Amino acid sequence: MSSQTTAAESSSQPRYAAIKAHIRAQIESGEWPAHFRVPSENQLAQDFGVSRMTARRALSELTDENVLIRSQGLGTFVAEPVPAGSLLEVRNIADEIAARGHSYAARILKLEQTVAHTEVAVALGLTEGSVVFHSIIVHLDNGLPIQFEERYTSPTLVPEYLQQDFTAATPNEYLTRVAPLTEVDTTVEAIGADEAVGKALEIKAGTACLQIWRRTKSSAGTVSFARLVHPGNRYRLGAQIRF
Amino acid sequence: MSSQTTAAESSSQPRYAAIKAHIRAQIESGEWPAHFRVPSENQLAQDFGVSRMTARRALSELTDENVLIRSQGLGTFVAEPVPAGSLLEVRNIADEIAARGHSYAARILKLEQTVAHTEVAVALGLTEGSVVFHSIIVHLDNGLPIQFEERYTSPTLVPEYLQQDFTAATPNEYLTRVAPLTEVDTTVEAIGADEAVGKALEIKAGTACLQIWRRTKSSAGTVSFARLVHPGNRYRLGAQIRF
DNA sequence: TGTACATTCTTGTATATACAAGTTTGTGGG
DNA sequence: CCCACAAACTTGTATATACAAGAATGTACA
Repeated sequence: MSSQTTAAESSSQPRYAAIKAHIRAQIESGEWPAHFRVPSENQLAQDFGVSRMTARRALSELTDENVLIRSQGLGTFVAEPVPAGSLLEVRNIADEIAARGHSYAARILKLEQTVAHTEVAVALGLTEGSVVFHSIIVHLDNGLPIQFEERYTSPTLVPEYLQQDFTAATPNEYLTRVAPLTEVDTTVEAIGADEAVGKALEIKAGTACLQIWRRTKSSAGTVSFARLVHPGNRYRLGAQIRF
Repeated sequence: MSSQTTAAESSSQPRYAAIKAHIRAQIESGEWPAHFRVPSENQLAQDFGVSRMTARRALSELTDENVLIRSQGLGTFVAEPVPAGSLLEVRNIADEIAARGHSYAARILKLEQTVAHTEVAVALGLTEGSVVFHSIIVHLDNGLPIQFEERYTSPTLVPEYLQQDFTAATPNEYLTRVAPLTEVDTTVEAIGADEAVGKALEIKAGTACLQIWRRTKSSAGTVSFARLVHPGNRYRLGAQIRF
């Protein structure tokens, strides 16, 4: 078949690239706004004179790039642009979400007592094997997971931790209310989501995320040690830092 | 054909997932170290009793997840694990790379005089339309792009900027040597790479990156305004922040 | 009226096949 | 010894086809 060769001759780039470019152009020009339903795989295949699998590839790659959202049985839609916002100063992500006019919800994956392994013990200033509270919570913005929070909390400083209803108030909010925090130690890094995080945040493993390690201290000692993971594609998170 | 149904019955997950899991397991167990050559598409297809396209899909997805690296004609290889390192304090990325025992190189994409548009003018404390120096440099770690640096520099405070050889010393290094910096204002965010950055960093558009805006000031005023973009998958970059 | 079901869309998975294109290796010929 | 070229790999692109599975819509029947 010479159709393949023809495409290569005319532009020296794969055919699916042309479809991607076309879709991008439509979105950038404002022709296709957010939530706009893009033509189906079959329609695009027909329009561009390619097979369904080629059109599908263009749609799939744009989905990976967070330009489109697909769902089986429904169709393919233009994704909402990622909002910008501050991050590291955020004390209560529920407020942050409410401030955007979105609905907040939480999914509690774990809330239990366990024993501290080395890393956690060091961070909390406890001896290895001490009892600690361990919680894993996923925070949702309009139903979409935007923060994975894994937290280890000192049972001596916050004894009532496990009795809290964290669907109402976030752990961070609760801690700032209960213990007067004097210091927050934060580390930021960019990582690829591991399997567990990917599953919880409903993103593909390997999707790059912003990971924040936060150690909150009160005058009595280290209260809590948290790992916060944000999918880089759902939120654009900023942080002002001064040296 | 019932083979498809059989797979669905046994695990209710697609067949390529099994191949992905297998490869992941081999890598995690240490059986397949970094740079190990993974079986070819045809080999995997035969081993798992699937078609080449299905095996290919597994390899492609793992490549997107930065677990594997592929190159046409050569084969598929286990990717090097992303190194961890500090970031925001880094003054000279060339030193940082040398400290890892890697080779440093720079690609100068732009080094010229231009006029400041609004955003840049505000950041540098100049009037709109003023002359500024504009440079775009890609920093390479062992030949692999790991930082995209776009910088606007004040010509009154650093008049010799354009005459520098930035393959020898980085702009940041040069600036700290020339102007005594009193303050550094940094903003961090996670973004998806745009087309220009993607091309420069040799990553797919949409790949999440750590983006850093940095405004360096001396006693005389704002010296430079830089935008640094790191591919989240090549480097694991950390930053210690204290509140 | 309303529920159950078939139809018809959509995207998702899987195969078989073909050729393009990049890399290495082996084989001759000069 | 070295160069040229063919062969044998690799991954990359593209097609045609089939069926699975999710979601909406219309239709027939109770």
